[in-house]
Amino acid sequence: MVQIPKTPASSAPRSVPTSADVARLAGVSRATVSYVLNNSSAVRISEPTRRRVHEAARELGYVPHAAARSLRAGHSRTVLMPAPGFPVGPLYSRFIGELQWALGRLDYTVVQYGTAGPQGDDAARAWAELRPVAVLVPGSGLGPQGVEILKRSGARAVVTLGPEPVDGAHALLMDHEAVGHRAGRHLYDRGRRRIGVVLPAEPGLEVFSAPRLEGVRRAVRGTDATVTELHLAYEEHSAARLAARWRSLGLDAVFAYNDEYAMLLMRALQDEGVAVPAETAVIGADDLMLGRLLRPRLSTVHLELPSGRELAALVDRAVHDPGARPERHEVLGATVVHRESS
Amino acid sequence: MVQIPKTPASSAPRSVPTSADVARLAGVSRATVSYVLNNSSAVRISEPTRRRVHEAARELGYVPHAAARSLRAGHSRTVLMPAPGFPVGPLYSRFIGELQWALGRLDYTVVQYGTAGPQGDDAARAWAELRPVAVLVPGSGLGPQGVEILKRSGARAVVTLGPEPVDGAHALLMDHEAVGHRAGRHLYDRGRRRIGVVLPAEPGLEVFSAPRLEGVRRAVRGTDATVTELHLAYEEHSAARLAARWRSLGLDAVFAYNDEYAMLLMRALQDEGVAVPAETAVIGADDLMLGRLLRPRLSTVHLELPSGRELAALVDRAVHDPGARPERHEVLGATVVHRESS
DNA sequence: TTGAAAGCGATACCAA
DNA sequence: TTGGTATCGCTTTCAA
Repeated sequence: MVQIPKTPASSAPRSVPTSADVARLAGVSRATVSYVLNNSSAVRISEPTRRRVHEAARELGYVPHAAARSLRAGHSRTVLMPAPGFPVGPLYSRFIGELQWALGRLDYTVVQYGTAGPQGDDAARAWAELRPVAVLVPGSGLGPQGVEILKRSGARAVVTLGPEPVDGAHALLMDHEAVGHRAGRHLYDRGRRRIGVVLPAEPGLEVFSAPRLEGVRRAVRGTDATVTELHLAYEEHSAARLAARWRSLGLDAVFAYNDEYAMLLMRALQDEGVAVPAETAVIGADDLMLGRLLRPRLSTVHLELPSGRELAALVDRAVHDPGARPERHEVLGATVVHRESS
Repeated sequence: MVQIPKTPASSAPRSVPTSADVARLAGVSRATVSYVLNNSSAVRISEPTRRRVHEAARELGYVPHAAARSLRAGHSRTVLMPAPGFPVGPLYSRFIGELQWALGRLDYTVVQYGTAGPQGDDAARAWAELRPVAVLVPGSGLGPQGVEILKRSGARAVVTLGPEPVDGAHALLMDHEAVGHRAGRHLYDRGRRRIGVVLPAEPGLEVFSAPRLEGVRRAVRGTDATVTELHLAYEEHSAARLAARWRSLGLDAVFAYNDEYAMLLMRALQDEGVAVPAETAVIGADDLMLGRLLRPRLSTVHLELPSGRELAALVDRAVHDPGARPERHEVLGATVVHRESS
């Protein structure tokens, strides 16, 4: 074995230092290095030795190898979640941020796994390769099979955040059907009977839009009100086209999927001379700042996501007691905020 | 060693299957399992054996252990990037998505590391523990020290995306100073002389807002125009307060940081009876859909982020040739889109 | 065509 | 107080 000389200048591509290198430089064994660097309380190491080890580690720029460590330990504290595959709003961003912070406090490392390529069970297998201690899956896309794969690979907790519970996994149920229901109910109560529901043309949003539509349907079931699906892309001319044939649709209200689509559509309607809310009532969802700034002020369905702290606590509980019966929580608070557009 | 009996029902908490288990069940050696499952072309395995191995792997629900694999291999194909610590706009979301997809095509695994706790060099050390083959760092917050730590730990490429290059790392320079400069220039050219610049009160945005402000300053340096800093939180009443004292500020133009703050402020100004653009010109940045829908239509600075494909290619190049001189690319295309508000 | 065994880096048990 | 060493799961060289 060649001893690589320590170069004073830092341009030589040295090989990655290991704990053995630290041990060599400090003149102690690898065991001692491990004890010192991990502050092992089981063993008492003399102060001079500690110093020498720390010194050597610093000098070499030693950083422990997570893979080796968790291989040896037989477990990691990695919480994996697939990265969202579509632009997320401020609500969700904040939620993720909070969650990461809260899990960080509990000494977990959160890792968002790049969403590309594998789908369904293959995705679950890819995640399982990392042997995360817990997996958080937003949206649907994970089936009972996937849950089984993850658990078999050592995941002590699998939590889904989505419209439906999945066998074997804890579920934070985000009932988007209820969002639609609230919106539909509100419009119906305001005397509207011919209700349009916007379905975004952008892919990946069906998970949310389909249940929202269904919620509106349920809200007016058994009444004389009708529900009409409206496909709308998030583009000005798509909205203009829809607005152009608006009067032929004979609608007196529209649930616009969310505030952004609502703004897009409302603008197009106004440009077309359709009076809001007189001729057509408009309601969005998400309660973005945006809506408050529009004229008329946009009515919306305010959504309350679970706090990151709560979810972090759930994860921690589940990790400690993997055998427990899967928890099921209804977490999407949906309340109508009535402003001027409806 | 206790042989765990195969249970027909799947509720028993079996231990995680390893390649040795697969080998045992298939009646072959672990080497053979590895050959088969990795489609090793160096060795030819008989068809019946292959089948038996695949069968056994499927039956046990075997998933390889990434840590063990990369430990043995001495490298991984993980590209790490810290997860953004603040709500990101659609621009950045799309960029990340593209990037993940493009790197996925090149067989890298993208992992967003949860931003909590460690800062500065400690963060770099935490990332280094995962031994990523490449690290992508948006924003500032990584210094030359951090780069050195990462490289010493085997990262073959470190790429920063931010306002300033960092020694030793490739840099995708996002020149926010230029954004401010374009905006300032535009306002000046439109005859405005008393220019306000919005600085968001929200933390974490200084990285962008400071250089944008500086850009405006530079644009009017040596002229008779003045620049006034305006602190604004992303809340209605903050905007209302600012609007209430607007006339006392004597400004005839404002660069509102971005389109969202611009919308917020413009609405407040209009509510206060300040005519836009007659009395005060307003320009935002980011060219969101939003701005097109406002009345007057919002002038903005359109930003062009690098395509994910380009960045993926840069990463791949850098990984293949770690010794190469750090590349430096100006990637933030900034062009004024003049609409009606200025 | 298949198997035995070394070794990646870190940890923790048992001795000394 | 410190060191030697087996071990985690996997890949790969060398032999058989």
